[in-house]
Amino acid sequence: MKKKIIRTRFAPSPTGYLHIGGLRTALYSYALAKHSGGKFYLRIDDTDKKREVAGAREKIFEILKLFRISWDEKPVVQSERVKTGVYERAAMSLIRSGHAFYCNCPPRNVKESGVPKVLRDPCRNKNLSSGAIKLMVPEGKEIEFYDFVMDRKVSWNSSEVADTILLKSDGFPTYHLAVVVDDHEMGITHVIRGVEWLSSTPIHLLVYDYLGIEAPLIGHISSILDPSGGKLSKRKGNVAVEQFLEEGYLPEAIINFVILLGWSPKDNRELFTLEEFVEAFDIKGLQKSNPIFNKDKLDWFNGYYIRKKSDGELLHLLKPFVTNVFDESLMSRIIPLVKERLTKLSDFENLAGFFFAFRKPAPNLFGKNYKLHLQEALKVISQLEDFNLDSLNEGLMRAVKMNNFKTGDFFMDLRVAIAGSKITPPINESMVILGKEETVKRLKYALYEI
RNA sequence: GGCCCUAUCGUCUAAUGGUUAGGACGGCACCCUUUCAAGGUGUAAACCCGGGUUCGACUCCCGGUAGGGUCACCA
Repeated sequence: MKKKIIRTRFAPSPTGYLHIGGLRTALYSYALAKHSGGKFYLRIDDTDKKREVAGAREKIFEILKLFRISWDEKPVVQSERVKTGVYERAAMSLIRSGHAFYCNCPPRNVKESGVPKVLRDPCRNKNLSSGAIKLMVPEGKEIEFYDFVMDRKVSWNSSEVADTILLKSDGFPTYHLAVVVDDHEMGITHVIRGVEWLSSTPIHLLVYDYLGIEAPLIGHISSILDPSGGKLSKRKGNVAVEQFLEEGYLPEAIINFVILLGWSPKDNRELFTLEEFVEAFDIKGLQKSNPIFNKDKLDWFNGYYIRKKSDGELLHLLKPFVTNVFDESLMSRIIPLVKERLTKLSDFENLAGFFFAFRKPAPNLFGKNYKLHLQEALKVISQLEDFNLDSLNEGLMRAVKMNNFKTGDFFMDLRVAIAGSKITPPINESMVILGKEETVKRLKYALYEI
């Protein structure tokens, strides 16, 4: 028995940046196909020229590539297919078979609230010969399909379904027509889409039926919710994948986090690369309820993946996040010190900025005996012939003991004087990197000029 | 509001009629430690409510409640 190869697609609209939820949909679709050696396609659903954003399409390609989600063949672009007349022909055939009609009503004003919903369009019986083409929805028909993600049947009575525009008067199809025509022509076997599409599924089912073509399996995945409630949206915070990248989140972390937002394996595993995810993917692991986007775990993943990076890789990754002159040898000495302290790459500046430029310590950060502490430290350091970690450790500790200082207090004052902060990488190591001259300079400043 | 979907710790989730309801993030405590981290150990923390079905329900059915979605010549 020859098993039908699985063919899925991701079909974003180039209306802005790639949404975190879009990435997740792409990931699940990709994994569904690739898990069994199937095909994954990309389609650009750009049938609304008014909402299209220049460059958005390329941006989407770029980000998918960055995440190593690769697609088979070249992307299908709907606006290009409009010229071939496929959509128009499909719409015309529905007119001919009596399942669609022309309508020349003015577009409804969405902003006008309280406009009663019109299920049955007045134009359906007017026999017009131009205008937009609408689906002629039958009365009292049960429409049912099996949702392969929710693993259940969902049904509607067609009397609840509105006559819906399929072909706009500008000749462009709406999503409802284009999705049916294209998924069919692309040979898509499984459609994974957000649950927000569930209520328009009966429209698509009707169109499939009237066009005489078989519908693919359709499955609706949960939508990601904002911690404050409602769908994750631009207004409420970060939703663009690109934005997370700019903030210093690693693709590995984003992908791992997103994979687990609504999917889990049976064995409770949490760490996944793309390949491991594809390998482990099982449609049964998809969650039906909507997850809340809680950044805590993303932060943890990010720190984890940063720690897993080699120093060399980090050197490369950190480059865009360093505003000072990028000194490779200096950087490679700093990186081991900050590596396990970074949650995001963008934390680097705050944590290690004092290596590049002196940060004046706020006087209130110092302890009671700071002058004493710094004096002794300065004495030890300036006498040090060989300024290295061992000699520094040894000399400073001896001073602590001889003067009966409290170790923590002593080093805290040193820390503040050198880095201008109570939170720093290991301070002796840091001073070695800064060098004797700079260290002495900073100690003197704290001692005499504050 | 009509229609549709969903419901396990704070969050992401495991469990597919019989478990001390498991894991992860976060929290807390302790260890390590010259700060902060990282690491280690431990700990608190959940089956939305009400009816059924069943010898037995987190698991199945019904109702309620709550959350979400959708009702454009947008996708």
